[in-house]
Amino acid sequence: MTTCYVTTPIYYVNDRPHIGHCYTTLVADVYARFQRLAGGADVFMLTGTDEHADKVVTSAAAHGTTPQEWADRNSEEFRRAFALMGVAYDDFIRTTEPRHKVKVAEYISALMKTGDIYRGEYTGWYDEGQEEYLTETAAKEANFHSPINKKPLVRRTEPCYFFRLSKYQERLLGLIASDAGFVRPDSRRQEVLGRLRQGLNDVPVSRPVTDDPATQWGVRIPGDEAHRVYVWIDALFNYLSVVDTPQRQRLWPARVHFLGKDILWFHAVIWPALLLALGKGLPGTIYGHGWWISEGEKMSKSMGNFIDLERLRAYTERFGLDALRWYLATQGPLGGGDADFSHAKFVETFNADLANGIGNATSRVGNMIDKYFGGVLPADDGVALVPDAASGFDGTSVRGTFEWKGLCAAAAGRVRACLETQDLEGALRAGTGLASKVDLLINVTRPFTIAKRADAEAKRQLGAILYQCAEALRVASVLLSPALTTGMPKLWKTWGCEPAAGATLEALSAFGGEHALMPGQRITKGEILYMRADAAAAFPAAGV
RNA sequence: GCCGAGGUAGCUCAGCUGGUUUAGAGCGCUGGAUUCAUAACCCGGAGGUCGGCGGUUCGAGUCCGCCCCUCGGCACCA
Repeated sequence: MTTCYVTTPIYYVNDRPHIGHCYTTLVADVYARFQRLAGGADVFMLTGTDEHADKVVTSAAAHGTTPQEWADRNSEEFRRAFALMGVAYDDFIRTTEPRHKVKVAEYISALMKTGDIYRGEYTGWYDEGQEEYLTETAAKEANFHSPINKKPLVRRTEPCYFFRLSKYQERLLGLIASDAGFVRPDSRRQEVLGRLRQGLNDVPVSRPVTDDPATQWGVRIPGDEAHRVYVWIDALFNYLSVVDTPQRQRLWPARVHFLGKDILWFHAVIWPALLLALGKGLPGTIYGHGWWISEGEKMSKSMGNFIDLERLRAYTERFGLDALRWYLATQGPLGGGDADFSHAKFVETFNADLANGIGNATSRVGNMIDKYFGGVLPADDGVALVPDAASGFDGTSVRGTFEWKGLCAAAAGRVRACLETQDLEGALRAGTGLASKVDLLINVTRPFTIAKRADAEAKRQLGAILYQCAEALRVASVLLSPALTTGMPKLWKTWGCEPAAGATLEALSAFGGEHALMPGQRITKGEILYMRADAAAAFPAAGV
């Protein structure tokens, strides 16, 4: 069985969870759910927290607690955030866990053995007051004086461990240039290629351990207690450390790493180089998505317009979790640019796709089955369907135009194709497309008009139409379920069509196939799945 | 400064290696039709000099040059 290992970055535990963290994690979740739905692969989704930064120690001290307790507390916030988003991860890694730290030390040792990590010297501009180095640029801008206490910076050299990144330049260049899917989206791939061509320097992978407690946090360089693994390197290894066990080895290499564009360089260049050095397989895709902006403005703490957890929670409470997941998944910055989180657009999207789309379609079909057949699903006996004269139908035959077996198979095919490129919106459109088609069939055949006739032929037509509508919507609901984790299960319950576990995408979406709705089964009307929202209604949390 | 992406209907965007005649989709807006449904669904419309100028060509959003604008990356980020 093939595997599909999906990851999010591990999040900096000093941050408060916000839309950025939630978005990346949701994308991974929807993608993983789609893959589980697709069947045939062993899907595993990982997220977690990055806890070895110096600031974790200082923040903990500032809050009168220990680094570990501080990390425990904040890591829990991320779990809560992802629970709010309805994310179903398979594991949650924390870099302070022994299972991770042990592996990091092993990897570093292995790389020291091969010479890919070597002891060298770092020279830079040191601010003695702040006990930190400034970058060449920052030092120059400060006129080589401390920006804090104004004392002159000193040129300082100290031992440091480096990773021989330069050695992998050509291989990485060849890899990224030849494999269009390795770094996505393509605009990011171009950026990486451009920067790669400018050359690579070896990168420091350690930082010194001093008397300062903040420097004593993290993983030590094996065999040299005076140095610890630079937190970024420590963090990158999480993807491997979690599955580097006898039971989980099969999961490597990862199918896709989802991350924000800010950390693309580490993931697209340094990480693959580390893996090459370790002799490990390379991930299939490094996906660097863009940012969310808020109501057209860049989000910033100073502006106070950050879309935080409270704001997201307000959206789920007002419009439902599905509404939020749908908006993020279909309108998000998965492509090259950034995306705008705007209240008006949120409501428009919710109304157009969920309320007026799948929600309304299931409502009208469920209602007609209830009204005309007492809630018992009729059969399609193959009777000829006649278009209503007033509908303006211009096809040659109704059954030819609404050839559901083919339409549903095509929809499933489209989902699979979209998954190849992590195109979540495209995959979800396969489902909304089917729902739209159902609306069309109703308009063309007008079952509510046929229902006014008393003859047997009318009853047969009515049954055929409604069966087709219901069964097509069943397929649509399956295809939409990776995003709509609340509403679709609700529908399945009232319609009695919970998808069988373990079935493949093709089997579940086969119209009239083995998982089809059965004539004679109960179709309960059920409650309205997505109530249309008023875009003009005040929404305090949106700041409008 | 260097590298890259992009500027197409109110909004978000499709338009691959130039020629399916009057440049498309979705949403929004508007007119109509309809009532099974959540004022939903369906049909039609509104007409955007395809950033600007010049060029190549029988013919260019689609190629070339210059210019304007937006955005992203980089400037050895210990």
